[in-house]
Amino acid sequence: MELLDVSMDKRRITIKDIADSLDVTPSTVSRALADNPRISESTKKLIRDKAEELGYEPNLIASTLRKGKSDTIGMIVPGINRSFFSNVISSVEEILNPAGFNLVIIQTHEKTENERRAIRTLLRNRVGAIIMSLSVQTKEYGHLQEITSKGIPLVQFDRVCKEIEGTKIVNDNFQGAYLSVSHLIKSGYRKIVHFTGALNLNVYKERFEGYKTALKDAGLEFDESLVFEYSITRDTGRRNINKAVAELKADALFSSGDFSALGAVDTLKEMGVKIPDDFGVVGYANEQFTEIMHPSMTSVEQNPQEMGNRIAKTIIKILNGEQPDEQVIIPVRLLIRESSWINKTLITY
Amino acid sequence: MELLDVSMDKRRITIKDIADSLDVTPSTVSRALADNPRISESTKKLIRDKAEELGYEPNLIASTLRKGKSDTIGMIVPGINRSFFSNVISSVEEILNPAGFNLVIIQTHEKTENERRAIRTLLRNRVGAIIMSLSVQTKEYGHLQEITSKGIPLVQFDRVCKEIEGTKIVNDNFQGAYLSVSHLIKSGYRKIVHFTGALNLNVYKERFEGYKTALKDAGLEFDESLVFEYSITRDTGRRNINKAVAELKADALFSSGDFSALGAVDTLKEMGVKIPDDFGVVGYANEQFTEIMHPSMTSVEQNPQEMGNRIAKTIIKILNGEQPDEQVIIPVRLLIRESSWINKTLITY
DNA sequence: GTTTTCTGTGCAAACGTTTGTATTTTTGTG
DNA sequence: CACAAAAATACAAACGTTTGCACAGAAAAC
Repeated sequence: MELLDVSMDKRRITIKDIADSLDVTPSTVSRALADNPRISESTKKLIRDKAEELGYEPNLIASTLRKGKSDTIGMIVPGINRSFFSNVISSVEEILNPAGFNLVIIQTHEKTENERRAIRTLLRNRVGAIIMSLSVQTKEYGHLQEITSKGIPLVQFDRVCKEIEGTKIVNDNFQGAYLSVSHLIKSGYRKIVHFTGALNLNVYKERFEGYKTALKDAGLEFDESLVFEYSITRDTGRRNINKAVAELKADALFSSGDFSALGAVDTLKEMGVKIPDDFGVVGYANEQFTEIMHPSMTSVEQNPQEMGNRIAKTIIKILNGEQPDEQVIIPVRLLIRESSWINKTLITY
Repeated sequence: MELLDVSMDKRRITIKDIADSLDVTPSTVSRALADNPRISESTKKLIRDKAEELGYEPNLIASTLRKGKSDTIGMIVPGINRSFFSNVISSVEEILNPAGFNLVIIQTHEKTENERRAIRTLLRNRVGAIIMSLSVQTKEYGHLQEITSKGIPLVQFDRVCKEIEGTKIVNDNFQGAYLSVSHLIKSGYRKIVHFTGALNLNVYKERFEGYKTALKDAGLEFDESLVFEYSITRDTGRRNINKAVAELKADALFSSGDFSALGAVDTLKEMGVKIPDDFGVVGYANEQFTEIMHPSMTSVEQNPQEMGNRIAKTIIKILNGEQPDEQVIIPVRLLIRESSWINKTLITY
């Protein structure tokens, strides 16, 4: 707003400016600011004070270029608007930030093309490591190969691909599904349909296996026609539950995602089907709304907090040159709510 | 897994490698890859092919250092786990990515200290611009001043501070509140309490003004004791609604946030108060759960999509050297649902 | 056939750090 | 006081690009 204030010289202060004003060399300043023992305490103080006075901000770009390594970690996720991912991210940050790293987040919106773009961006910016969870669409892994072949540490989580080496941190999807389906069976439901996402993804595949095994262990027949692949959105949930009830005479649903379970509940209510009396529902991921909706929905909670912890610790380990675990499996919990049990108190297995 | 594969040389391909292998100079390669007209088409093709063949990835760090400007845009938000923010982010990305920029996101978790850290990180990494929404805790704006005084373009959105120059893109909070409260009054409610966040934030302040004006315009008395500041979480909502109903004999709530409105609904249900018959509730932000809960909750939808659009376009404008608007106000919509109206069909004002 | 104008490349410096090595200054020892 | 050892600092190259300027050769103009 000041008329005089027009385009003052915006040149940023550099190490050289500090050096000149104190009549030392840039290398001394660099070492002083890095607290290098070769510099005397007295000059260190002098330099630090001057840096403060001039409003010096280190140029991390130059530093990264020279050192060849950056303390920025890239994190690629399908989307940040799902409680699981956003909680994992927060948890990773909580550890990585205090440790001096900083995290940049990129979303793929489930598209392989965006995933490629994201990886390219991070590689070109020479991030120190990449944390990622695959998009649904991804079925070919050349772009992941690029990461490791360029020597950048890669930590995969949740939706991982076994073909690529490096640490994989996953939930116990099999167990989550097994617990869910066993619980439905114990509650008296007998014809349980399964909504699932694209089975090329490990998470859905493993949950599907858990579903099958639970049926088998309970002496129930597995029926292929009860499985609905690509049924993971609220909308597909709405549509598919119709067929499940009307044609297949199902009496329960185990969905690999809360959203399609929600869609199913929408339709079931419209149809006048009583939950949980006539029909049991179990979702997956413990989205916020599962506890809020009516009836509240039984769901599998994946412990994103713990997953984030393990991811961050693995990153730090790798960057310290230590050997990380090849695989980490995080246990899950089944949160039993109204949608699958007459007794309305919350039980945890 | 190959035993022979031990630590092969991971040195990355540079422009110089391409130059050497084609017997030209690095400058020619640089220009060719940048599609500079001074280079002949034939050598361009040669160079592009060789780059592809060698698996060259440009080093954006070096490029940024030399050019002094980066095409990375930093975005600082209170948290990514709120539908409003995560939707704004997605919308910003949708425009910025195709335009060749890439977005890095940092959360503050509502802490001024983290906000400072975030700004420092972005400045040190010499981002091309910063997009930000203030944390609740922030009451002093020196760190924002740093951004503009270093000549980095700053675009504030939603929670903004007028004292700092630069574009501010905000919702029409006054209007959102005014519509909400007027609607409650028209529906027959008379004693309307107001839950709000810290009034130092523009968003809460403006909504509070809207609340007051709506009361006044309807000929209702404004009563200070009906306003609950710092009542923005589910928990505070649960606690404060008790007093509102029991002591103050209120018959409706206009909350500046959906979460505290949700908490209020929790308690009202427990108390046996019928919604909307005995008590009307309007929230703010149109969180996902508002439509899913029972009764569904009337809420103000802030059009994060449009806000993201405007943010991204402003950024592009600034980076192109054009003069952006000083302020943009995005209209809001009141989504009337079950919690404030007997008629269950969705009406939009 | 000489001069002028393009076209296409090369040269070298610069961006702001970091770091191995060299040099100066200080300290300690006999 | 001379000299070695240690401490503190200086020098200069390097990281991988980009870019103003110089320059060679070819085409165009006279």
